[in-house]
Amino acid sequence: MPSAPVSLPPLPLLHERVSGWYAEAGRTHLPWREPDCSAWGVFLSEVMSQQTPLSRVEPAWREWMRRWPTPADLAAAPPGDAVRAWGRLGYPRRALRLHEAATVMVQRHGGEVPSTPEELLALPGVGAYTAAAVSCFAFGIPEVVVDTNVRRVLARTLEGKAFPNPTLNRAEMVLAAESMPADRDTANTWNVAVMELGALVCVARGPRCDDCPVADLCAWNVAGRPAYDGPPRRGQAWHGTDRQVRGELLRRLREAHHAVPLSGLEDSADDRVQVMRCLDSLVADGLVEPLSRSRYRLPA
DNA sequence: CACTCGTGGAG
DNA sequence: TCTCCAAGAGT
Repeated sequence: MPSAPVSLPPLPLLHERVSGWYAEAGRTHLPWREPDCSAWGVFLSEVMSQQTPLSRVEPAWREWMRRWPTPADLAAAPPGDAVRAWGRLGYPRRALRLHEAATVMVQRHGGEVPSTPEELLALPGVGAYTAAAVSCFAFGIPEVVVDTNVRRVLARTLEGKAFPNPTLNRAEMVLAAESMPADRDTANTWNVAVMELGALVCVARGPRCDDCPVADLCAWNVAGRPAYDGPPRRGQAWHGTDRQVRGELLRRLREAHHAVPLSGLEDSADDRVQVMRCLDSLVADGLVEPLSRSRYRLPA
């Protein structure tokens, strides 16, 4: 059970303040927030935004929507085109899963994005967050949408903690569900508004409590913003990791628009054994296609 | 549950 | 410079 403060902020007031703030300060101009944006556009934005800042997502999203305006358009393209168009958004397996998801939409959903969380969860690359977000933002279904921003805002306002624990647990989902407005439309607005508050004001480093609409209601702020004291949050190693080498290999294959000989890849890192291991893992993931034992390309 | 999987901007 | 971390998912 989360250690809730002695008195929780009155939820209706919290809802009103956060939603009011969103109407004033939210990035309502983002293309996937336009009322006429298709469900496919919303779906695409959610997958692209997994672990990638929106500022980098928007240009790629516009290009993808211009090129593949429907699931069928993407499904008809070679998966390698999706991987190349993914560019430097990071975690390129997301591009592959997006292509697979588009294929499933064509094969089993009449070329449409499914609307229920259950159907969405069955799609590759879609987890609890994305399923809830697409249901809510594209179809107006008031699911419990919990991402890193929501987790942080709730940890602070309701639990009085600087950060949530490293892993999302059941108690947190219950807390998020209980903090939602009962009314459908109000709940949908709350979902996007609280997420936006976490993205713009209640940020991880250097939260701008002076600009926060609920600073006077926030358990963490009222308590004097005590430092995080939970279990250590693991950092992300980078230099010398397989991720770095995989990234370098894929960068070369993206930029070459034809098959690349092994000689053009093997110096992607100092350790040749590591390079070959990473190349094999990219092939196993379906991100790279071996034409022979010595020529590689993005999958056709 | 703990770990892996890219990339780049901010402080 | 270096650390942190971002609309997470899959194993």
